[in-house]
Amino acid sequence: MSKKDTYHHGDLRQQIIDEALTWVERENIVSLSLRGIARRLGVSHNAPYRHFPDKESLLVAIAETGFRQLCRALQQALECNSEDPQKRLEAIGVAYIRYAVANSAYYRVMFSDRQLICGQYPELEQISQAAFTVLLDAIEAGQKSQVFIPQDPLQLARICWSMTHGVSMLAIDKQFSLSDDGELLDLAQMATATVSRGLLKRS
Amino acid sequence: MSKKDTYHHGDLRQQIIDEALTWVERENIVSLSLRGIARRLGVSHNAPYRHFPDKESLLVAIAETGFRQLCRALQQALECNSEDPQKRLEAIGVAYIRYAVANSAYYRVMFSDRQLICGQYPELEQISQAAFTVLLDAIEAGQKSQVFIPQDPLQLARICWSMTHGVSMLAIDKQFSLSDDGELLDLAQMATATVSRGLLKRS
DNA sequence: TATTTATGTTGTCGGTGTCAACATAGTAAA
DNA sequence: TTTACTATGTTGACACCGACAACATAAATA
Repeated sequence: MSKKDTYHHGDLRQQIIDEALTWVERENIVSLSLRGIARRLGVSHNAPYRHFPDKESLLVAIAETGFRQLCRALQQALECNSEDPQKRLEAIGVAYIRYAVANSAYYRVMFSDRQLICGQYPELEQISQAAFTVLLDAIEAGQKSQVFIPQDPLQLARICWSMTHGVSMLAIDKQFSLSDDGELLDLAQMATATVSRGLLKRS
Repeated sequence: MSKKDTYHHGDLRQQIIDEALTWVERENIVSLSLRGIARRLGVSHNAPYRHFPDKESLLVAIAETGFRQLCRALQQALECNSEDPQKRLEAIGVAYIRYAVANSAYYRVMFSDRQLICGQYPELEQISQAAFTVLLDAIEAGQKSQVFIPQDPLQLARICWSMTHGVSMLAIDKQFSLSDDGELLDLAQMATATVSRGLLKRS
């Protein structure tokens, strides 16, 4: 980053973000308050407003970073994987769920309230779209290889996304009574495999 | 709004619930306020506290009703359907998504913040469990008929649930850019069919 | 050095959840 | 019928919150 980060407090902007994330992890997104964050950081109740015009902007900033991280995680899952379209799709799905549960605070902010559609945050919309495109591309590639059924790839991508999002959200919200992380990984693999199998031609 | 010609309102509790639901539909769950509801109903800011000990209780009451409705919707989907386990599973899935999008305010409250796991609301936990059991039973029945793969039915049910929940939530949050309701129904059917196909034996 | 800009503080406002105290209406008991 | 009780609604208060304005100061820069 630039030297501007070390003004008075050091790196207050980043510390606010970090504190917000640990807050969301500890409590929930509803009880999150800028004043509470400021208090915990030992600054005045209005200091955060020098870095974020309002509370929503803080959440948007976090969501943006989250989608950027998610996007990279999905791309990385592709890089170190075979050429088999089915396996690639499953790798994306598992990577998605892994990211979500390993970064639950980020993920929760990313999908808290339909901020996206408000359309007020083009950057956020763009980066989240980019993440979706990784998935879409993988499906279209599989269709070109005659591996996946030739239905509307957009609909198929929505289906894959729904599955990974569903597993992620329910897992984060502890709606599954899973004994350990192994069982969750199992579930993630089974879920993505189930979908990818459903997309196979002549199955 | 509602006229209050008498000191006692008569039906305030239900009106509070209704107002909360329309609020969630119009705005979002975060901006929901008891005082705002009271204002809209023309009662004092503390009147709601005669019917709900706190804000959370109101949300829990709504969530309970929602799960009860969802549960019935799933059971009804089974009643008027064939004996084919695959078709039955798909009927449940579609019914689930239909309920969610047709009652988005309820559904949003039902899955806003992991209230469930708090374990403070046994009734809520029980009725939501009942809804899940409808799904689980359908899967176990299909396994008994040798139609579905003989894997852990609990995991399979979680997978189905994840798909329907994912489609529902993303649809409610308008994350799909769908042109009309028909396309959404299409998606719902494709999604549930994809999963059910993935659960078929020797596919 | 002087000026501008970036950052942090103090004070204030209206809104909110929630408690306590009080008021009134409906109901049951006498 | 009268009385007491209970359910329900109101008023007032408090602490907390988001947000704005005015001010203070440190850093960058000219």
